[in-house]
Amino acid sequence: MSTIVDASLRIADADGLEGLTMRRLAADLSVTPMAIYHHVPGKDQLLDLMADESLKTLPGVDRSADPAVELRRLFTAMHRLYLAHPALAQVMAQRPMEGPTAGLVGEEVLYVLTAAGLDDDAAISALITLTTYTSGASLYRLSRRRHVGARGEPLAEIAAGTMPTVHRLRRKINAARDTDKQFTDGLTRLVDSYLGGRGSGP
Amino acid sequence: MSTIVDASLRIADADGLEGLTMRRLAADLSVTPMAIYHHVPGKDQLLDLMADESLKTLPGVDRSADPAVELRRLFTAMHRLYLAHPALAQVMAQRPMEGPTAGLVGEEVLYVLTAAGLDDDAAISALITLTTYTSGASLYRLSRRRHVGARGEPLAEIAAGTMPTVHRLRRKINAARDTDKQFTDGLTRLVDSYLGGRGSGP
DNA sequence: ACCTGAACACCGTTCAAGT
DNA sequence: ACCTGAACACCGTTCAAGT
Repeated sequence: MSTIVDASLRIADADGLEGLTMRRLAADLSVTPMAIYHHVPGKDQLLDLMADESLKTLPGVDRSADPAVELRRLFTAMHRLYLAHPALAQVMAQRPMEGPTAGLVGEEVLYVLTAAGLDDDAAISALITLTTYTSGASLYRLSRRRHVGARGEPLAEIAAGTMPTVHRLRRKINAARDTDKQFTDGLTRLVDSYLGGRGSGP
Repeated sequence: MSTIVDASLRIADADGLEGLTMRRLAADLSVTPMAIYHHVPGKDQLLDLMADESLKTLPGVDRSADPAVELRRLFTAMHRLYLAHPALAQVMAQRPMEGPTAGLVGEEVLYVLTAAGLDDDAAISALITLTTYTSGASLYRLSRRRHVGARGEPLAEIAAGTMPTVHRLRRKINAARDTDKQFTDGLTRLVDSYLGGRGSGP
């Protein structure tokens, strides 16, 4: 059954989520499409299993190290994981990640946050905000990569009269869009905000 | 042609993005599936047109008002727009929004940020961070709504031993997940961070 | 310029049957 | 317990033909 999940991840990495069909998966496993349904209830559950499996590659946190550093490390790793496996990010955008591994990651984050002095409500809020920011930023970068040049250069034909600032900054905007620096900037601001400025140094 | 876009939005609101097929759209317009292809190049371009059309309902910003208030107002409106039209959020997660209306929204935000004293790079960074946070938070709430109870209560069966904090806070986590308060908290932190604490009062 | 009919190359999944 | 064959009810899109 983890043979099925592994093959699915291989296909999704190679040909994207739209390349992953039950029929293609069956062919790769030299089996009839229907054989898969005896191991997995359906395609949706297969996607859940794939997502949870991917999360296992995330690093654990060092509970004795600086909380701000550890949080930035973990969510940067999550961001990189999404960028490396676009299908995972797409699945997570559609379906909530509620598998066991997602739970373990949440446990790590909540531990760090409460150990840093946040009360329960603040820790939960920080966990959700950091998670949603990371997924939003990842999807943003991925969507731009996927459709690069697909619709011409739309911002090039903008009316300078109606959007002068966008027109003036066009080049800079496009340069900033798909950079680690952009992601790190937002992440750092959120981490600093929740940890109250403490812990950004050693 | 905007008849086609309007009908598409109606279908997507009623039956979700997966209910919007070229054949269903054609049937609603009392026309053959192929007739649509004489007005729109394909389904992907139709989705782009739908997304841009939806953005037109966003409010403009008051350029003489408090920047922090105006930014919170605009991104809260964007969040509500996504929640009201889940298909729009799904489209935006898959394809970058580069239509004319998206450009106008960006223009508004960049104006407010630069008028508040941010330099070009900081304004661009803030625009992207606020946009990606809003979309990530919206998708998170929507994905949980869509699959509520679809896979049982996964967090209920967690091992208290391996994730004690998640286990202890289970109820609070689930309660916080789909609330405006959660979104507003992260948004306020980002806005305050970029505007340097100024402007949160009158 | 605008629409139609028929077809192509796909999907996920059900159902009955085989070993 | 595990797999197969054939079919159902769909997709988006191409192509040639009609008005």
